[in-house]
Amino acid sequence: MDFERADALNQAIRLLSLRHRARAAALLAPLGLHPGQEALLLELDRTGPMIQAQLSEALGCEPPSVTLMTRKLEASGHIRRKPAPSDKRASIVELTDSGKALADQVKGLWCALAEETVTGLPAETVAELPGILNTLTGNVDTRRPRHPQGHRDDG
Amino acid sequence: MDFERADALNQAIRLLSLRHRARAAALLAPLGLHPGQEALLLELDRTGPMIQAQLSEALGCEPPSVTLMTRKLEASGHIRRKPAPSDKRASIVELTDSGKALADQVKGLWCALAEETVTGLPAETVAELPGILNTLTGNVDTRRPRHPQGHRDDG
DNA sequence: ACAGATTGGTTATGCGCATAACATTATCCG
DNA sequence: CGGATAATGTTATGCGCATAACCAATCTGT
Repeated sequence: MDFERADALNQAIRLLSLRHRARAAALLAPLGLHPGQEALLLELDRTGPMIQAQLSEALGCEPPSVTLMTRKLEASGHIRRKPAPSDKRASIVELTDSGKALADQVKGLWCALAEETVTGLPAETVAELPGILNTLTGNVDTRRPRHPQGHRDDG
Repeated sequence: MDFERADALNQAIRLLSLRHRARAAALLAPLGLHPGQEALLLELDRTGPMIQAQLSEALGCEPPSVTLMTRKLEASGHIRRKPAPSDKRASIVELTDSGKALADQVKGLWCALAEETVTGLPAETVAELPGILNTLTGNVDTRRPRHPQGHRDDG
């Protein structure tokens, strides 16, 4: 691929990251949340109590990041940690009542953000978008075992 | 939009950001660069010497971020700052020879990253991708003047 | 010409994310 | 059983990014 096209793509991804995150930050600020924290709340709301290692996997970020994020959300009273009964190393993380209420508010913002994000795109493109983005993500994901699809011989 | 679809989209954008950045970090590390710095080098390579305010605009990040990034790239010898002749406040930033050499190396990596990223997508989707992503970015961009399509009361 | 607003840049601080080094507990296996 | 290995989590540190507060220089209007 020539550099111009490559740069257009990489730059577009970088800018989308920055702007989408900034917009999320603006929406979440009134709730006292920073971008990234909402993902943790939504994951707990969706899946229920879980240990940090599972959170790390679900959120796609490293254990030390989870340690710090959970610490801050615990300090602000939205989540709670308790020792896992069958594993003295692990901490089970769960939403508090305030955390559940907050997650519900986040859901509303999330819908608004998604609608705002895809404004002006044809419906069929919108329908395909998550799949396309997930393909891109899978292609550069070094955490997950890359599924061996016919393609091979990658340096 | 229902929450599931909204979450799928927002989550997909978040994950793409994380993984694409992580992959970029892995590719740039051998050059001694951190993700984000390559954008600054490429912009200087493309446009030539410019002041920090222009860099801030081009990179889509805030002036304090530019201050810190330029300071580090200057410390590592890849860029140089000199006072602007006609404005005693401004600093003109330009690539050093080592910075130019580095930018060329980054171009190669950038092509490889873009190809890797779009692996498995049909060519026509790849062709549309930058446009689609830029539309998404524009939709959530609070920095740029939002083009006035219809009037509505923003609370 | 001068006061006020605007622009360019920096410092201080905080968050999300990363890696490296480490302690603790679980598990695997000879 | 016991020692090696793996898994869970934390601390330390560093970068990119943000906002808030601030200084210095430029521009504007009267």
